[in-house]
Amino acid sequence: MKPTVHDIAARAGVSLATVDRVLNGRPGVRAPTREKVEAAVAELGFVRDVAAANLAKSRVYTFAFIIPANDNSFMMGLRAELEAVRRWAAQDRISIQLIDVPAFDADALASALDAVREEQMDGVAFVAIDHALVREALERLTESGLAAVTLVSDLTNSARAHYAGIDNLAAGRTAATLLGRFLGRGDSPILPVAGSLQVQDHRERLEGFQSVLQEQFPERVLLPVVEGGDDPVRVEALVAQAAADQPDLAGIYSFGAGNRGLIRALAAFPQGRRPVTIAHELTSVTRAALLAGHIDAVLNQDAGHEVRSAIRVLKAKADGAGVVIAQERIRIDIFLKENLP
Amino acid sequence: MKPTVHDIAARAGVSLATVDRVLNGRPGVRAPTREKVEAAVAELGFVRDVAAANLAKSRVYTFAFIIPANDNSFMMGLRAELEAVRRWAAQDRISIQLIDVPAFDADALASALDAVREEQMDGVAFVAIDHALVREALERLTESGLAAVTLVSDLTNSARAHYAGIDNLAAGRTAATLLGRFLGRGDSPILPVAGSLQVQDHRERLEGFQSVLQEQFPERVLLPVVEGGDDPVRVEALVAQAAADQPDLAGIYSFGAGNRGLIRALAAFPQGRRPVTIAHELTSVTRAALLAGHIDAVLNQDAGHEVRSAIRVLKAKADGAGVVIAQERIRIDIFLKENLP
DNA sequence: AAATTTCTGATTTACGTACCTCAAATCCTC
DNA sequence: GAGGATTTGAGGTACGTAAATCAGAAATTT
Repeated sequence: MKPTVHDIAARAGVSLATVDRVLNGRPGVRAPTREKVEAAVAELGFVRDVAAANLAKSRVYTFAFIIPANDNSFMMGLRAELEAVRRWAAQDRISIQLIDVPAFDADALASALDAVREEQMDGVAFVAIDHALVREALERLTESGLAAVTLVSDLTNSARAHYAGIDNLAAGRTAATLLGRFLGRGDSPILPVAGSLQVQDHRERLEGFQSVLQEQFPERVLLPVVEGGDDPVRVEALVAQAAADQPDLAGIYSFGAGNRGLIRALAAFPQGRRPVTIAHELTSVTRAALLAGHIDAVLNQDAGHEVRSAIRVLKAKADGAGVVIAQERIRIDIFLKENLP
Repeated sequence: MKPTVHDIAARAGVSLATVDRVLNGRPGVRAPTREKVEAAVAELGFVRDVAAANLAKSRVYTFAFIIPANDNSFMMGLRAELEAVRRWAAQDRISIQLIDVPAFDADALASALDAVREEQMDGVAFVAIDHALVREALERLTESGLAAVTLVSDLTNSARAHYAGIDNLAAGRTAATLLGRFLGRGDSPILPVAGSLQVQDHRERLEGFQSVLQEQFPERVLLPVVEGGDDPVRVEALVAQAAADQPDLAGIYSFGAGNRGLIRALAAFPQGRRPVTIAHELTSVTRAALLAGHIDAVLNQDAGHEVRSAIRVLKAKADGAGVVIAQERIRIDIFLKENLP
């Protein structure tokens, strides 16, 4: 039978009240007594029954999710997942508050983080922007004992407890391998289409892509990266322009949003001359394009997994418990027409 | 505030005891009274606090995992994951019993299922074998109210509550697309290496592979499938034999175990003449081969995910609760050298 | 040695649900 | 409308932990 606080009390030869004081870090216990209790805990392998404890405390975990008010499909999908997870989370006494901030706005993000800190919640998940203001706000946050998790976009070398997102360097490298191998031999050029190089994830994807292309497919010409600003209209224009400039355009790696424009531009290519294309994020648009054969592969991060993972990690931190690391690793999903969910 | 049984009682104008009788399906409540309570439950949106209920019941969920005593890396990995998940599960009052059965033995599996039924557990997860005996045992199992989940290998058209495994048809199709595109144009032959065609998952992988190859790469020659029986020594011999018979062997799709033998055979190829190779299941062997460039891609099913998913589903069934379907879908992971975890 | 401060024990209530008992109310049957 | 059977109410205890109070013991100071 699993040991309870009563067993600890008996074993340590102290009262329940003292065990409670030790377990919950309350004052008024001398060091020798505290050690007796801790020894008993260790010997019996006591682990507090979190469910019972939460019941007794009527504890409700409150987590904030700070999401940029971006209207691209991926962010909308992320919101949808968050919404879907709410009911499920409510069962576990987890209350999730969604906070919108303007996209790519470090100021706004920093203030949102500060606001969360003042509300004394149990944890925050946020889509990071690499900026001094954000770093400082995060610093203040963790110093007041809040657990913070970065979502989708990381803040390396910061105090965040966890990053729920993919390795974007690896994603870029994967795209390069796939594209290079799909293309075979030749030197016809490849066009990289970014959303914005201001964002760390896009920079990393490009970096990974470039490095593998140089290593493994050195004969390939890599055109200068173009930035579509996650805007379908701009993306379409940029790709059309590149097609006009480079009649033998062989491949496209699109690692930002705005794929609706990309697809439109691809449709304009003459039959059989369409460049091999790899895009990011499985949405209704990319899914349809994959099925129609307009694009060749989609690299994806599972927004649902990211959200659930963030919640699990935040809860574990709040409970002072551990996590199953493997479960929290966000995979780079590779989708071909054949393995679409 | 979330409604409690007390709120239900007040709202329905009955006592706590009656609410309890209704909620737990105990006898001694007249239909009109029962309906009053049910109406109150619906109106207030009451959901039983499972944590508190389990505490009161001192409930322990007992689940059985029936795993074939196969010594291949995948099954060993599955065991390891199961073991790792035990501690985590114990926190949630979940006790997991591991039951070994001889591999590919329908008799043994059926008796194991029957044994589980007699022990009155809360649920079973098992690696299915498609055989009448197993189907009948499963039938008996579900009739006695036990939830059953198939793991890794499914039993279609059966009473299992869920299948925690990948879509093997899609896996075969994915492998064909990848291999076909990696190879480019040409008609040099491809060798399919199965473990055993007695097993449903291997048959499905082959079927998917064949169909996509015919549709999309009709010029490719597909050699007759060879069966390595998941045995490295046999696999090595078979591949070596094929290499001797087919000097221009272009590709290999290995969709069974015994990949150690496959790798050894591949190492024997002259530099630059090695066939493009796709294998199944990421293990230390395939991982090393991927990194060394001996094979080109690995399709994988995440054993940890499968185990955790099975447990989540079994628990949900035991609680009469729902599941987040998207979370329980097992992905076909595609690993290249570049996106290895 | 007395006074004070600091620890510790004993006990109680609470969380939300399950499950039990016993008495009272209501129903049905004749 | 009496008899028995069934249904309902009231109340308690339990699960494992948190948190509080208060009295008493031990340590420390004066």
